[in-house]
Amino acid sequence: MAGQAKHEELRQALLAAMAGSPPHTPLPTEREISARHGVSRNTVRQALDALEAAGSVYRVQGAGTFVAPSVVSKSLSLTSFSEDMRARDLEPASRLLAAQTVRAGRRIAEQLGIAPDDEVVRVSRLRLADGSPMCLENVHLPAARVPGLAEEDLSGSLYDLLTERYRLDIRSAEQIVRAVDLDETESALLGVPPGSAGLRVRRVGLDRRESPVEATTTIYRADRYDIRFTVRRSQP
Amino acid sequence: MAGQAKHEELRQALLAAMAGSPPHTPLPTEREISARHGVSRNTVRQALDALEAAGSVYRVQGAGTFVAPSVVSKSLSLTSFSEDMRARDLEPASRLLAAQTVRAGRRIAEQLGIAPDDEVVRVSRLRLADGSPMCLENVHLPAARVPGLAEEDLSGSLYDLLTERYRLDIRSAEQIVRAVDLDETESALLGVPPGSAGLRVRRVGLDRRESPVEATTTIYRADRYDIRFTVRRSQP
DNA sequence: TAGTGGTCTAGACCACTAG
DNA sequence: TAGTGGTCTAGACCACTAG
Repeated sequence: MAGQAKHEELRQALLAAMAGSPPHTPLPTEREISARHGVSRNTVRQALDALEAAGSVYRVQGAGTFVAPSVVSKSLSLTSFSEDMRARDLEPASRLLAAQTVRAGRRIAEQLGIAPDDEVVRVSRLRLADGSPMCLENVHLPAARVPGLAEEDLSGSLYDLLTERYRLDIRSAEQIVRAVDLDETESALLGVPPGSAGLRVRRVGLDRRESPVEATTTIYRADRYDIRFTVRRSQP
Repeated sequence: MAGQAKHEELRQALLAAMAGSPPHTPLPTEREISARHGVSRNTVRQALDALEAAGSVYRVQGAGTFVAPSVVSKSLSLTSFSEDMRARDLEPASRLLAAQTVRAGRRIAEQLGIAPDDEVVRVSRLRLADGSPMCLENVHLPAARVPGLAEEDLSGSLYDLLTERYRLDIRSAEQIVRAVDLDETESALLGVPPGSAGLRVRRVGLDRRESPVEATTTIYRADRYDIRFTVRRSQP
């Protein structure tokens, strides 16, 4: 099991040990951690790599490894709406607007790597956070991969249903974020004045072979939602 | 030098070898690459880690490593406006609107970790792509770190100036993306109808010690700009 | 100049895939 | 069941920091 790997156990132990330390506090050296935990230095570095990627520590060659001042955010990861809302301390809920089998059309077909005349199941939902509207979500799935989906209970987590019932495991996603002017229908559903700005996220979900299995467009209320992430300079 | 490391050379060699291969083409096994290039398997894995992070390959345990179908995008990295535009095949340019030393104020002070009464240099620029407006950019820097900046030539790359003249190296940044309704001034400068939506990016630039050195707000035209990136599922 | 993280080696066994 | 990527070891030298 992945959670049992030594580097993963060590990562959790280091994170727990860091709790409460002020920013820029030095961690023990890699060689010290290695000796103290009875693992090789490579394993220590694996654990530190994960902590660095998560924004918990930073490393300076020749100087040491330090507790990062977590001002804002961590790196982005693929989350469901429910996970995302809970991370923001909001209670997620859902109102099903439509679930039907339709022709894919050009754009969706291209995103999913199927033919425009192939069928897709389209699930439209209004997503709520603490009881009031947060976003409009339109999911498209190849009908051939999800037989009978439109007849399922779609008020809960769609991702869980896809994983458990249809063995579709979405491992990563390509996202395109844009600002849009909401149309009348969208404004009304989201409970904001017509013509307000909205944040639109187009997502193509990929399985572990990087093949597209899901195409989703989500439009968020601009006044309630933002996207936070850390970027690093890559070497040129 | 970093560019001379074996894993970096190998990364480039593998990328070159992959060029033109259709998606899902298997790469040689790690052991084969190791033998063929005369490096250890760990070094091979370092090179493949980088290719995986960049979205060039994907790995399936027990099965192999494969050329990724690069449908849309790579992972986000910290880029200057000029780099960003060139990556989109657009020619960047700049019009200086203002450069002055002002009181930080509460929000900027908090972002930069200074006192609200401390001074900051504020540089406002309209950024153009292929000759027409793309975004409005407002950069704030602690005045103590950049003496004389307001008097410099600010029509070119501010990042280059900060690096070369002031030894401020911005290694990473925390960003918050939101959709906003443009006000009249913003619409006029960007050349779009009043009330249009805009994409606002608030960025705090950090040095290699994760200390904030720059606070920037950029407002992009919604019709010309989007943000693309790949997210992966993290283990729970 | 002592001590740090960065790179690298040559092994070994484990978890998983796919015929 | 053969072969793959994932994890792990016990070393070694290099690049860099900071007193």
